Amino acid sequence: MAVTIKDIAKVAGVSYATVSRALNDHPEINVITKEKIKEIAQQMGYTPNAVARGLVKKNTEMIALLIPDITNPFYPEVARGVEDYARENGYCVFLCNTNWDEENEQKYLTILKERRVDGIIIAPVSTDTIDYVSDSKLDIPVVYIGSRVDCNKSNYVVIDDFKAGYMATEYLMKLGHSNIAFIGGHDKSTSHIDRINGYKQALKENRLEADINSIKGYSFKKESGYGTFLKMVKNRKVPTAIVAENDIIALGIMEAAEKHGYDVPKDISIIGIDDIEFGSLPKINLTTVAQPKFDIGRKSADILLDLISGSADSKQIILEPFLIVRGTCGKY
Amino acid sequence: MAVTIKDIAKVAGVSYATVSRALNDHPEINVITKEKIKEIAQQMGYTPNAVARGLVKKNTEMIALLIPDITNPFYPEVARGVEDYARENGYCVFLCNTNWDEENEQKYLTILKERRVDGIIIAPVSTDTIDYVSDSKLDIPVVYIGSRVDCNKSNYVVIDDFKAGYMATEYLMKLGHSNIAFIGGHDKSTSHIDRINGYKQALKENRLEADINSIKGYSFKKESGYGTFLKMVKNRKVPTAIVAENDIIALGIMEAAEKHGYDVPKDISIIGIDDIEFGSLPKINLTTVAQPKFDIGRKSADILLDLISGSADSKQIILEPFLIVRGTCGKY
DNA sequence: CCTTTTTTCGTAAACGTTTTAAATTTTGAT
DNA sequence: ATCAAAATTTAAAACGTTTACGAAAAAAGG
Repeated sequence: MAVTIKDIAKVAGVSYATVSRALNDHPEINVITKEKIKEIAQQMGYTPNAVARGLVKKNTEMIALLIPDITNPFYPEVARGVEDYARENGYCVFLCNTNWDEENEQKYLTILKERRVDGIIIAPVSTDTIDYVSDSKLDIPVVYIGSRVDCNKSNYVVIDDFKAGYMATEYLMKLGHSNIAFIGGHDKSTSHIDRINGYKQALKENRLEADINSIKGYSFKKESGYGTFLKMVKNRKVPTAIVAENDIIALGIMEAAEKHGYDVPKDISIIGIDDIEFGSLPKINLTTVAQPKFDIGRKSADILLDLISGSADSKQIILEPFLIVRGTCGKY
Repeated sequence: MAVTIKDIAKVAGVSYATVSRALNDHPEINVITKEKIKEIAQQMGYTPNAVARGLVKKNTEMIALLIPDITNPFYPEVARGVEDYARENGYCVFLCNTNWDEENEQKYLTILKERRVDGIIIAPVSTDTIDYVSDSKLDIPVVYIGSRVDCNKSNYVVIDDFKAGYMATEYLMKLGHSNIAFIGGHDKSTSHIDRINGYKQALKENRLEADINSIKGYSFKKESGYGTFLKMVKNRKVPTAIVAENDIIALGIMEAAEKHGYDVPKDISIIGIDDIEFGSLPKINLTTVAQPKFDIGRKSADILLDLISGSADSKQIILEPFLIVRGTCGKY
């Protein structure tokens, strides 16, 4: 029963086309009839139908944000950045959680294609879906976040993960540490690899030896850091400092360390990467290398919209990480 | 250039209608031609156009989640709950942040109406938008979360906030406290009022006096709890226990207390409400009355979809809060 | 083999817009 | 008053589906 353009046309005594032009401020229309029509539309309580418009204009002004899990403290800020920029530009954004499952990831992609979203921002969990996208069975602009995707003409916005790993390690060395371990999570993502390489490089420049403890499988749970540290004490190979691949792992390490009588930062220094919100709580006070999460979201939406409007070719953005010194690292 | 039903029809040598029926497993079709058509569609790489379908079927299978800020640690789990249920039932969900602004809230509502979403889940910040909705200028099924909306025929899912306030206070009294204050946030929401009333009632039943310190304006920042506690020490009216309206405020109180030499829980007990994720960190270890956030999201989506399918009238769901005992409350 | 019922399929309209091309009106100058 | 040019409007097609209705074909019953 919603009032339509047809209805307005009847009341105003003009054709559909005129009404459409009036409501869209089309230049080819007499300003006085335009006002009259707008008035009538207002009175009749007209609400334009975006679905119909989408059908003829072949764009929906919808984008999607495809992430592993909004519950992971890294993503809400990213999402906020994306949504802010999208809304400012008239776009709505679908929130899509893949639950770290590549099958879900691909399922969602075909759903989004059916729905004719104009573009997608993906924090990919699987390289398979990257292939799927770049093989362009999907035919929708995509920008990746969180991990570099260096295949042909891909778009992404990431931080310089190498630098992040480097900075964390460098900071620890400046504090006097020479026995520095790295505890990581995933073993496939570029961010994982880059951070490790940054760590290695920093050590190498000071002729120190690397000690990398990666966790099998992919997990963002604290337990990962916790368990790995436990192994270290079992093997009597506890370093004086640890760079954790991310803050959640750092938290796990801290818990394990303190439970086993190690004082942080007196006995052991721990630095994370990411800067998730609860690291800033005074009781946690985690020293970390921060990612500009909000900016990552916002910038990725920016690029995506450019891509959609065709006003830009592929773009790779690498943002700068920055050190946040708090209380979990001490001098050696 | 996407392949359409028309194209398939041509190749298969049948009418549009037949193709449509085949692809939708319509009963009125020969199973063998159905298979043939599906085969062809597959081969041609057909992707149904949900926009066109939405136009004729007058539903979009899209819903929206309208919340103040996904960055607030309360909402990600809720969002996850609604998205999970929605996806399982073929719906996609728009993430809409209002940034605690009622103007944004209403703007978003008209946008969502234009887009013809089938339903909306709202965590309302303003009673004005509730009026706006119930005056049904909007003509879309709505379910509220977080605060009761007791106007005619509204749908909501909340926790029993009265009980939450009551339980928190009761627990403190059981520990021997008799000087118990309440520090709250918002002064308008039903959840705020109910929690206070629960607190009062519990005290009343034990003939104790209430001490309510509400924070002017609305804020979910820690600073609120922090500042209010500071006033207490200034006025030399520090109680032995405090129930905080929510966990974030509780955190602020804890910080202030410890900064001023009060040991938690030895000198002062603090209990929150909500159970946000970082309360569970060992270093924080906040005792709290929990809300089933995921269930709130999931259940609200459930109700909304029922509403959309017309298979149910209005529903008010009140979920049970539950006590999580950790380390911030001690015996007196 | 004819009639009736049941299956299956095709025609055409509908959903609510935008847009192209053509028709009409207005304007401005002579 | 006349005519060309500019401004405004209209008619109709298009976007890609679904669906009501009727027609044809197949199956069933006698």
